[in-house]
This record gives sequence, C-alpha cells and structure tokens, in this order.
Amino acid sequence: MPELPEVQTIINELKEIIIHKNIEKIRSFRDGTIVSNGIDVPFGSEIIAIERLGKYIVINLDNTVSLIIHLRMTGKLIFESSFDLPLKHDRAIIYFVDGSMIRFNDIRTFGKIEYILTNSLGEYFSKMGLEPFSTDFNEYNLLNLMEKSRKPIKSFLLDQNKIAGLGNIYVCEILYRVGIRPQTITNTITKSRVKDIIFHTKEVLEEAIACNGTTISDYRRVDNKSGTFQNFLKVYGKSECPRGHKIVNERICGRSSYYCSECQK
DNA sequence: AAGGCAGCCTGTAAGC
DNA sequence: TGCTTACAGGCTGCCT
Repeated sequence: MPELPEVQTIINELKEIIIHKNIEKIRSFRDGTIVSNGIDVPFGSEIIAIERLGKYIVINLDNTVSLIIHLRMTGKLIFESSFDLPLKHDRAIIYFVDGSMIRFNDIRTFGKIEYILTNSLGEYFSKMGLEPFSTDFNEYNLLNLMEKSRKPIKSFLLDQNKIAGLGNIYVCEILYRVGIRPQTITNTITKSRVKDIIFHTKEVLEEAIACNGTTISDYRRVDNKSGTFQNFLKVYGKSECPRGHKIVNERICGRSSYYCSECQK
C-alpha cells in the first residue's frame, strides 16, 4: 500500500526515466480511472517536473496542464521501454512519443489519474497537512494541531489534512518507536512526546525511503521490483516486538492496528 | 465542527 | 472439495 516512502521511491525512479519525455497519448481501459475535468493532454506534451505531495504524484507538463496520480492501495506505475499490450488490471497506459510507456496497473481500481490546470494545484491541495520533511513539520505547528484534536493519535496521524503521507503501516511503526498506544487521545499527549513523534516520523520515513519502501503484497517500484523495508518492521504484521513481548492486533479507527502493550503506554 | 464509519473494489485466505 | 465470509486499506461523503 503506497504511503509516502513508496510514492517517493516511485518519483525518484520516474525522474530518472521520464523527465523531458513527450506524451503521445494516454489511453484508459476502465471508466473512472482517468478524471479529465474537461482538460485535454495534447500530443507531444513534455514532462517538465515530477513531485510528491503527501501520497500524490504530480506531473507537470509544459503546457499549463498537470497530471495528479494517486495509487491508493494497489496502484502501480510500471515503466516499459517499448509499447506492449495492456495486461490484466492495467487501467490506463501513458504512451510516449519515443515508443516507451508507463502502465497504470491497479487491481482494486481505487487509483486515479486526474488532469488539472497547473495553476489550480494550490487550490487542489489547499487542505493538505504538514509535509514530514518540510520545516513546517515542527514542534510548534504539530503541538498546535494536536492540542485541538480529541481523537485517538492513530486517527490523527492517518489524517492527511494534519500530516501528509502517513498510512497504516508507518503509523504503527512510528507509535511503537515513540512508545505511545494508538488509542491515546491526541490532546492528552505531552509536549516532550510531540518532539518524539516528529523525530520518529522522520526517522521511520527516511529508513523506509532508503529501503525503497515496504512491499507487503502489491506495492512495486517502477521496474516492478519490491521494496525491502518489510524486513525491518518492528510491529506491523508481527506477533512479537523486538524485545520479545507479544504484539496486540486490534481494530482501531477501522484499521488493523499492531502495538506492544509493554513498550507502548 | 469534529469525529466516526460505510462504501468503493478484487484477490487471498480462513472457516465450515 | 467447494462455497461463503472476512479482511486488506486510502479517501470521499454522509451522518451525528
């Protein structure tokens, strides 16, 4: 399930491959996957930049149009150096003028490619939360948000309008490292713990990016390879924590939540 | 207004 | 063995 590290990995790899390529056409194989908003991607549109915002991939073209891609749970972007027929679960394909292409493959069809005018990106992402690697993700701003929230910290960290890019796996891992239980009500957490949340959020995300992400089932890199951070998970999907305590698996905030009742209080 | 949750969807695996 | 059911989970939209 692509979260920030997986999306960042895909972007890092795409940058090497598709910057300055010209789009020949984008074909859809399923209604609803491409949301055009009445905007056209003209033949020859050149890709001039690719960036990540939360879990979104934003591709800027040279003609005031941008593509916003969200992979949701099972979306993959797989680069092929030559044109080929669509595979099972390919929902769209971006064909380039040089004969290469990118498959947008998505088993569960929740992913989307949206066309938008570049100058309205700001509005589109206006509610997006703090970027974990920006200077805005600091003690002052986070404490300010947390003081106002009465929901469980798990739900707070998953809220993209608070912090951008975290999903279920990394939230479980962050809370383990911080030593807080997922049920803890956000505005009861002390200031020193807020510091710990910032530190461990960056730490986990950095480590996962260095591993090219976490492949549990569906996530793949642009070359169809897996990430390796699954080998370093301490609680998600585990039955014992690194210190040998039994891990609790409980549904919290509608999500399967893993935590250690010894290490997390 | 903030928070909770069903629904979207398909493949996998457990249960009977 | 084969069918049914639960689960995986990001985000939107509806309800309270």
